[in-house]
Amino acid sequence: MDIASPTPSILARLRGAGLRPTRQRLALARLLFDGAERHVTAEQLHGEATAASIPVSLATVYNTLHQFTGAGLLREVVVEPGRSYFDTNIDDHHHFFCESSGMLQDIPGASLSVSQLPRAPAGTEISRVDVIIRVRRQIAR
Amino acid sequence: MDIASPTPSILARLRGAGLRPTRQRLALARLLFDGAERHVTAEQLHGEATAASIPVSLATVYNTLHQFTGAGLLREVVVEPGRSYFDTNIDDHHHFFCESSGMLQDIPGASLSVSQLPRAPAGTEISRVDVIIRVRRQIAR
DNA sequence: CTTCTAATTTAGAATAATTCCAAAACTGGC
DNA sequence: GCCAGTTTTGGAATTATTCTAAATTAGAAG
Repeated sequence: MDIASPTPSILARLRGAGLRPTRQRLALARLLFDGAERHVTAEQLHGEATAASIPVSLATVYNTLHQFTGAGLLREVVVEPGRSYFDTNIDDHHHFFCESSGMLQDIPGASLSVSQLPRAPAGTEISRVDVIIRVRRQIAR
Repeated sequence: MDIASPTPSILARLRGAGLRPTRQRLALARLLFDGAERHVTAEQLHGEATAASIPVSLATVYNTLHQFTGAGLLREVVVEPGRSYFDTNIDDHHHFFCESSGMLQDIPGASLSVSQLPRAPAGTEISRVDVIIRVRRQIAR
């Protein structure tokens, strides 16, 4: 298996986040960030790593996803009870979630706006505003 | 234990939803709808029932919460992976979710507005728009 | 008031996603 | 290379939830 020549930017991203560029973190980061933006579950990513002959335990996949999320490299999206998605797109944006198929789809931040945001409860500050537009397959007609 | 004289409106609500007013459904409905609006988990509700000497199994609590949700008597709110809240407020509204404490708080529908809603993906229709304002306890300063 | 049938409830086992654990392997500095 | 502190690991443990088959119950009918 080829683990040489990590994309420089990926190495830099890990370093910048204060995460040691270990073999498994580099491999997972490459799987996550080298393609188009997307939403993955821990199981999925673990499956991809295995398929790519990158031996990494599921526990490490979970650890890594949470570390990346904590470092701002990923965003966790919660739309279904009992399953977490991790979004490689960390720009300001929202989501469509199809209840029929389970598909998640990004909505660019600019194409939707939330106004008249109420004040956060006393003693708290806003960390993020999530808008989830739940859709379902259209009933035949 | 007193299970007589269910609030008429509760009986009517169950009937209207096509749900037989069984002892456990009536009791749970009373726990859910007889007080102020709130957010409960299955475990919590089961605990309340037990505390009120209403013998009902956890499985029934889950069944009932889902039936009520399907009938539009409750709304499921998903904010944390691995835990579902059920909201007794079914009016148009949104939520504050405190990541530090796990507290959920309603935001009346009118005090926030989402505009420029993008078109739903082809073949789907919008079932609901959820806005979750995530807050966290303010850092001391 | 009984009887019957289908709907409902139940305890407990089963499942699924995730976290925990202590031991083994690795990383980076010297 | 050697060490100390990080990481990774397999497997057990945990948590929330769902499933299952048997027992109970509600409501209709007689």
